Amino acid sequence: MARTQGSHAGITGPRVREAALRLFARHGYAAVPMRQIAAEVGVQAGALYNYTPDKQSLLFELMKEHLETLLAARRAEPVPADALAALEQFTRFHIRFHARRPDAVFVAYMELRNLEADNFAVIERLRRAYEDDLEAILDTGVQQGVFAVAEPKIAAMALIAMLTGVNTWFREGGRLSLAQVEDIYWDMVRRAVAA
Amino acid sequence: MARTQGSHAGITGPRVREAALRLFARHGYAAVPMRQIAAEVGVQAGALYNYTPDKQSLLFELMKEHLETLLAARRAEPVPADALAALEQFTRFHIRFHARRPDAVFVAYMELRNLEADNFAVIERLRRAYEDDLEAILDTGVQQGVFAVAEPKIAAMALIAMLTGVNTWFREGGRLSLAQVEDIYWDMVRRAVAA
DNA sequence: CTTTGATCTGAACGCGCGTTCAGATAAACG
DNA sequence: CGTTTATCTGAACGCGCGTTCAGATCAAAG
Repeated sequence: MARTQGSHAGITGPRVREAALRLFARHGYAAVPMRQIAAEVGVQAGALYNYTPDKQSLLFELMKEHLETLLAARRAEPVPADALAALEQFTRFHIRFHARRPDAVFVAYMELRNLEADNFAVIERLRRAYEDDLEAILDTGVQQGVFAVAEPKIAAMALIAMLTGVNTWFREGGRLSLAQVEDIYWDMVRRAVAA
Repeated sequence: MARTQGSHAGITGPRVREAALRLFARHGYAAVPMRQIAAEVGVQAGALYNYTPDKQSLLFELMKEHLETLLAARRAEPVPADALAALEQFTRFHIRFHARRPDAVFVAYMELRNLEADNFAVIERLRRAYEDDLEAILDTGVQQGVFAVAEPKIAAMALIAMLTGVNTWFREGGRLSLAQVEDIYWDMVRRAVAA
């Protein structure tokens, strides 16, 4: 039997989060026992509590980390002044970012109802900030006369729903490359809102 | 204390399904105990088993009923030969049908991973049949030259994702009427695929 | 080599889970 | 009115849950 105790591994923490994310995405938060996460990592259930105070915090941290990474990645890109260019950038960024993190996206959207009230408020605020980004682009485009959109807020949510829908069918290594998918969706997005 | 035993109520069955649907939508299948469903109905947990063989069947029947109702309602409407008219009809029908059944829609989309393999296959086939309906409309429109769509299958999924997204924000009695929402989305759908 | 401290095990805790069933109840029937 | 039958209660079943913790283990520090 391999050495399993006392080793200052230092990598158990990340492995716990990875296993939890994968299992939560696959089976749902409520359906995954802590013992299953532990088994995936190769430790006993008690050891998980060196890395999270409880199961709820584990879920919350995963969702928070995902959304903060999303916002940070978005802010790392320069925003073109031209609204059409900005919308194209948003579209391609959204598809690329989300297609590469299917588990995190799934968990962040499906497990909202398993968050305690305080945690939910934090996550909701982060998501809202991202939606507002797109809405601002649409507003600008309407002012510039390049977009014809009666309800920018609703259009923003409609476009995000469409773009996130990529994750329901896209698989890396399939018939279409990510670049091709970006082109197809950008074509639809542009025509849906262009003046 | 009110009479609680022996009464041939005859309405307990539907009430069980209604309570289960609402609770599954609110908290998720795995997070809802049979005892909570029973409490909502006003009976003890054991009584539920007069109406379902087990919890899994309860979920499966709810999802199956929802999708069969969806397909039946769709087939009850005449399909215009003109592809543009057919797409408009599909768009408005989809929004109307789904906006009126938020709990059933939520459960049918979110609890797929809690279905046993055989049940999942049945549900998946039903959903696929609905998607194929929209794809057929797009195919026809491309042949007629009224749509410019490179990938009808993908466009169909993109549009359905966008339309179902209405349920994430729409509330009856809000600022916009259902008819107005239909107009806004139909405008985007039309422009997204029109030649 | 000894000590320290982080890490993990293994057992235990109280609790709630889905499900079963014998017995109680009351509506329906002849 | 007596009997039948569908319905529901209340208790019980074995099991797995999230979480805790004393003690074992081993890398690193002195």
